[in-house]
Amino acid sequence: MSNVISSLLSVLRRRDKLSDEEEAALRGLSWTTSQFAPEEEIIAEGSRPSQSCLLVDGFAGRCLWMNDGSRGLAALHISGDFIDLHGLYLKTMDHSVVALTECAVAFVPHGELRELMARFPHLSRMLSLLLAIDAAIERQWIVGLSRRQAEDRIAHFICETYQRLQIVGCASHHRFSFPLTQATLADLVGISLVHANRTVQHLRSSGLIEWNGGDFSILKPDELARIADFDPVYLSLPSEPR
Amino acid sequence: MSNVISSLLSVLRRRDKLSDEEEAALRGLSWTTSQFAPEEEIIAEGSRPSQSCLLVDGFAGRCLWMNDGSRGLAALHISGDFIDLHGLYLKTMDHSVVALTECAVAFVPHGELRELMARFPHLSRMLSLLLAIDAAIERQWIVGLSRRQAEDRIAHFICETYQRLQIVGCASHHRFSFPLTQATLADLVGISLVHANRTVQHLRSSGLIEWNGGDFSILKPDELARIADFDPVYLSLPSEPR
DNA sequence: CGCTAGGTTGAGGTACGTCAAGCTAAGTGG
DNA sequence: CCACTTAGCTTGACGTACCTCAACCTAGCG
Repeated sequence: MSNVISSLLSVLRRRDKLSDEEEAALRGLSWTTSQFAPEEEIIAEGSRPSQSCLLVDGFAGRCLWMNDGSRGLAALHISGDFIDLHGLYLKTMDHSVVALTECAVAFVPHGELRELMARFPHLSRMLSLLLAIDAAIERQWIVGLSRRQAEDRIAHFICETYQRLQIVGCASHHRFSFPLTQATLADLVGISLVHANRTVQHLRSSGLIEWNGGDFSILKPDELARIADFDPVYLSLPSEPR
Repeated sequence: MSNVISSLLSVLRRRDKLSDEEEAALRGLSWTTSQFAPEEEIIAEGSRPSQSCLLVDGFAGRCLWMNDGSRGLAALHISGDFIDLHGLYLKTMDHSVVALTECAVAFVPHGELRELMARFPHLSRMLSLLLAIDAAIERQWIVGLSRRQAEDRIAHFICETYQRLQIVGCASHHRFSFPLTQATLADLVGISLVHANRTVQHLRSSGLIEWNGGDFSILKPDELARIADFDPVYLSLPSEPR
């Protein structure tokens, strides 16, 4: 059970020091884990969760259903993401969280989390920082959707995802496992499947990326970041007192 | 000075009870206010604010600049919005906040806010709730941008803005003051000025809205909400223990 | 051997964007 | 009081990035 929160610790420690006490307190929570299959709902829209959950392994998405039956993905979550800190505050879920691949998820009761945050103000701020970073990523997506076109948007998405995966040790040397379908990618960046396919092909034929059977490689990181206009400040990567 | 935080109190009390102690503690912070002219920067991208700020009056936007020089607005803020709670956690601003109209803004030092939150865990959760609501709004914008077309998106934006204004007493009977230009609206909903103009005209000629010289009226609220597919759960309107 | 999930390709339509012009009302200076 | 300017709004013409529909292809699998 001790390794369950190791990627969460990486996420936090990337942004600030954590005391031994704080680490122990986090570890001391009564985590319970479970597995989810692709397309399975981890948290349902309209539900009132009594637990928060942490994504331990896999990829998940925040999902809003439109009245025409199509789904919109508003965020991608990876190992180490405290997916449902939101439910702790919002009470009633305005959206659902779905597993996009096989997922391992760890749950912790809201009550324990509230106590922890009252006892450790700094830890409380660190968890709020996670909310703030999520919001910063969402802002990037908003301007990307309104001002960037498909190729730049996908390029930006790749740069962002690589950076995040790197923090939790799931990516290095511009390579990472990315077992999502093109249809899911299309949903994430807000374009049609057909157009996503053509755009990915163009990125491939330009020699910028490789993506075969779940293995993703960024071949020209600098050029990809350039066309994406990618500047990682919004990910709050420096470690400093928070 | 006592009325400075009155709309913040409305925003919070709409979501949960606040004790007299909590209210007194909020009032007791050393707020300092200042005015900003339209287009003026309230918080600059790249800066490291030592104060958080609260929008007391006017409209402001979260602004990200693209490398082609155009600006993207990722959020609209109104009276009662704790605009820069983000800066408290993020340290370095990844975006700027600009006044879209004449704005009155109240500032409070980060240090005081941190102390307040350590002393009042419930208040701390309420402020995090504000962050979570902002994030929920951003998610709606993301799916709106990727799946709704211009008219529905503007309709959704209007429904949302009306609801938020109502909470702080700046709207009632489907009418509110909305002194923004069509160009700003276009930036907010992510379309061109020309298309925004045509879409607004269509909403007008359909008899759904009226918008003259800064006065906005929703003439057919139900129909507007229907084409917008608007469901306000994401605004966390119920008052309940948080 | 057929079935299925995922990927690829083509053809045609449309909701947008861009460019460019003109219009109106409010303000400014003489 | 009149010219002039300016910000905001409006309109038309035209281009394009994207969507939809509809195949077809491939690899893995029972």
